Amino acid sequence: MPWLLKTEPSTYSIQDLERDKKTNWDCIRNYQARNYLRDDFKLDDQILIYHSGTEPIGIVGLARVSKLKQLDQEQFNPKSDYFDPKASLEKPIWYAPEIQFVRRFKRVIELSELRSLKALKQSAILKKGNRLSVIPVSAKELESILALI
DNA sequence: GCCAACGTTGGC
DNA sequence: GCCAACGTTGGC
Repeated sequence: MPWLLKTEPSTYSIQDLERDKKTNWDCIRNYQARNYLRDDFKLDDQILIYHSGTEPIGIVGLARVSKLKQLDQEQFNPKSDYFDPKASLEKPIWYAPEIQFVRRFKRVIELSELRSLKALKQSAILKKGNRLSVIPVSAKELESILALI
């Protein structure tokens, strides 16, 4: 299943991913998002990278899932903002699958443009108040988005 | 900076 | 288990 991952570019951007080639998508601290990352991410799933809290807001590139069920190491680091005292190596809580850079779009597909797509009318991506940073995307939705570039 | 829409926490 | 208070996300 394709996915959309939100990120604030000041924290980690598509440019960072292009430089790193691959990264563990860590520091996600929401149980629903965690369940997607842990249980539903499959190898080679396509990933839309979305920049939030910036200008322009929108989809900036593509990645793919390259390693499943990686542990989020920040949960074990007492000095980290993302440390979780309830987590242990035996009973980890947070997961960070590895994703690999595929390509950066020549232009940002802006939020306003996404809103104009009929295929996205019902999409979780555009749902009001949707603060989830890991969002499932249907094949049809992905297709309609990729058709824009 | 504002504020709506959440998710989480903690007292009961 | 309920729910008010609080914190965070994210568009504007």
